[in-house]
Amino acid sequence: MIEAVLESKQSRPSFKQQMLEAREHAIVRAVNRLLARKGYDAMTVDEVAAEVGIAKASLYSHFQSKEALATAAMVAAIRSANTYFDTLPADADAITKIKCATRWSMEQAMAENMPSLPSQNSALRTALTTNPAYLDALVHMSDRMGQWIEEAQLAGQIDPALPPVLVFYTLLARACDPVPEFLRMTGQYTDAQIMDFVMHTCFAGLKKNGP
Amino acid sequence: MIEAVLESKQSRPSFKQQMLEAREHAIVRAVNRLLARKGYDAMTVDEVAAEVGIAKASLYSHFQSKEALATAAMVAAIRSANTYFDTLPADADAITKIKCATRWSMEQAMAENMPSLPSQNSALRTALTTNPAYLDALVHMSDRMGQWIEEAQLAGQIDPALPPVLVFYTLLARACDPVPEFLRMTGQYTDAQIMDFVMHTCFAGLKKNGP
DNA sequence: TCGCAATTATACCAATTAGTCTATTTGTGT
DNA sequence: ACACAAATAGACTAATTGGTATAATTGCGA
Repeated sequence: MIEAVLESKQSRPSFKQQMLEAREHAIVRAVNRLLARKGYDAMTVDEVAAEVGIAKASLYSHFQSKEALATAAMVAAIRSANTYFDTLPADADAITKIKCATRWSMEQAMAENMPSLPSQNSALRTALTTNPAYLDALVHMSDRMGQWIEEAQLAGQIDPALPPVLVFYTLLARACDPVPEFLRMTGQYTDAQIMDFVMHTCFAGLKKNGP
Repeated sequence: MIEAVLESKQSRPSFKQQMLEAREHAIVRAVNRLLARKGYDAMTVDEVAAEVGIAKASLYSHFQSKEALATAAMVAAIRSANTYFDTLPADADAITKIKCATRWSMEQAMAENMPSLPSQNSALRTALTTNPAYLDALVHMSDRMGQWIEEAQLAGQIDPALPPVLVFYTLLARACDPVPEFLRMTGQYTDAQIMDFVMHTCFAGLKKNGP
């Protein structure tokens, strides 16, 4: 009896909390989808509400602005990348981990789970670069990738003559590469083939390798 | 006397025509600059007028809509690419011509002369795909590049195992690659170095080549 | 100087959209 | 059944912006 009361008193807020978090998660996923599909400017808040299936007023009880919505989506995307990186076996080859990470981010982009940030929208850009959670997740990812890159260069798996920052940006850019979308439009290749192609051009380039 | 009159009667419209063309050229260049800097959605027509230094009404006497402005900029960009391609010596190596063309387009992008088309803005996209001048210029460029690509593959300068369309899109994507901008922000490299880097990763990939 | 055409500044309209507010409904615990 | 909190639909505001209309100004040829 007492336990039941206590439990109800304790679990009610926790239950509500869970509801809130689930809802926020659904919102972020919808924003990611729309952001991937249309970009920040073309995405309207009404669309987001419709996509989630809740009222616009409810959206604004979770996030205080459209910018906050997009920021949350970006943070979630980078966090999920870090979470994926954590699942890679620590003793694997650096180049293997790098390739897995690159392929994963391309898969996410193809599944419309990757918000491609606008090239130079100052409002959103500054919102992001002043957001501690975003910066923290970004630094975390960058550190981890930088480590792998230097390992791979030492092992001769990535060209040691290339500045690590060039390698990092080149890999990062695969997540917003227009080539997969273009290839998809031709209708000639499966998504798996397309990703193999882009992975190949990324690591081996266009020129003929080998003998 | 008669000649003078005739000349004046003939040259007046031609002179006006020249003025019109010069103005249109200035408009297109301004649009290209703004399109490269901010993208289609973030660019406002008032900004374009201010950038050109003319009244908005005058803009609309040249182009009937914002879409038409952007379309003209895209057409001009592709045309100028074709014009550049025409200057390459016909007897040069296919791979040399391809590399020159790729580097040129990257230079244009870095100089903000290359409007990077929006990922999926349906309005502009459909305006472009129904514009004969745009499609014509695009097909012209695509044909020329396709020819070079196949030549380079036959000569073993580009991996013959890669579908030509993949090679084409991969090269085309260099014109809207975010990597140069990212590298520029680090402030560690000159533009020439940056372009050498990206050219290298494009053709030779990230992996260590050679022995 | 006059007259005409082009250009400009500026006000304006209509549509879109971020964000707010309110009245109503829904659901949940007692 | 009742009360209360949460959520909703939808109207509304304010700002932006594409596009138009107008009246004044400029420039140029005769």
